[in-house]
Amino acid sequence: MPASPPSLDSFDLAILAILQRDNTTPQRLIGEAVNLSAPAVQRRIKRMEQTGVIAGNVAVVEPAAVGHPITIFVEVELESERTELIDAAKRQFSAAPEVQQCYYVTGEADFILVITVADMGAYEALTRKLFFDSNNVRKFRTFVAMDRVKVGLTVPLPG
Amino acid sequence: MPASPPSLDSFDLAILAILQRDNTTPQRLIGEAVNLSAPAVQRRIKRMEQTGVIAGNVAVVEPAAVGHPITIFVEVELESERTELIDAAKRQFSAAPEVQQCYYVTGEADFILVITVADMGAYEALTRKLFFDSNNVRKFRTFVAMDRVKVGLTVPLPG
DNA sequence: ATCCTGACGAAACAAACTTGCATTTCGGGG
DNA sequence: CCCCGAAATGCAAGTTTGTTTCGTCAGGAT
Repeated sequence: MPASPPSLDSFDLAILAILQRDNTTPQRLIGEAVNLSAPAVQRRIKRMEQTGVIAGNVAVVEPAAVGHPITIFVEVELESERTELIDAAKRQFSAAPEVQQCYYVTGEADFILVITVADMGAYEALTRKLFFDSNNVRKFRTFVAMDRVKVGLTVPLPG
Repeated sequence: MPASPPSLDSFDLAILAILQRDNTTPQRLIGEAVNLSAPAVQRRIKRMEQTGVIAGNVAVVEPAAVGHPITIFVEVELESERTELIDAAKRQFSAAPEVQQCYYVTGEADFILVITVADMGAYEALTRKLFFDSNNVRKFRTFVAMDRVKVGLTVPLPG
């Protein structure tokens, strides 16, 4: 929850650029990089966490290493776009652990999902659960990733 | 680079489940949660980092807070699928900072991109640079995200 | 039976984070 | 032009966390 309207100066942006790449970087080193003392860096980080600029601190797990070597994109088109049904779809998609990302979009589809599964059998089972069992999915298109060329949540920073 | 064939036991998976949610959790607390001492936890984490099971440790930045409130999906279809040209496209897409994610996929498209931009003008400029200036893009379809329903890189863990 | 390997926990140690406080910086009146 | 208050800073002390060391134990191979 953003606590207030955050306005970031060049120090904040420089700190974010580092944390976005490696959030285990010691505050001392960050301080040296941006010309600030370690406590100053620490206060800024805390503030950005509280205001929601930093949404989380996570370890990125390699899917293949934990038995989910397959990444799949799905474009989902609904029958009805009634708000009520849209919300139901959002909840259902979000609830599935295999659904890594879910976006509600404009264009020739209503949702785009990013899914990680162990094998095509698991994907097939998931489609049955998410799409066929729902009466509101008109159709969906599947794209299987052959190469995860670039993966991350990195945002380009001004400055 | 994975150093060896990693095989993860239930301790490793339990640790990953925690780090994937919050990698600032003290090793002491992780130890209590999984019934291991702090040094044991620390050794396992280091091993998983070295073997590539943990691909990175990052702060997740809220795009809207840093001037990139718009997320866009693009399906890209190439003219030619010669390996050489595919690789060139991979490199070009990856090089763009606005391209947060890039996947080479099967199906009715060749690439799927996830892009974050400040406004539609920036997106329009980016399409010109990435697609129109390249002679190898047959067409592309754009989906603008109205709601980032679920965003992350979390992978479901067995156990 | 013995050795070797790998992993563990407890304790010592080093490093990082956090807090308190005096000082500085920066704007906006007076 | 100066003064004042809010906000941010650096330093130093205190606390927590991360890291290494070391002795022990279990399992497998010799």
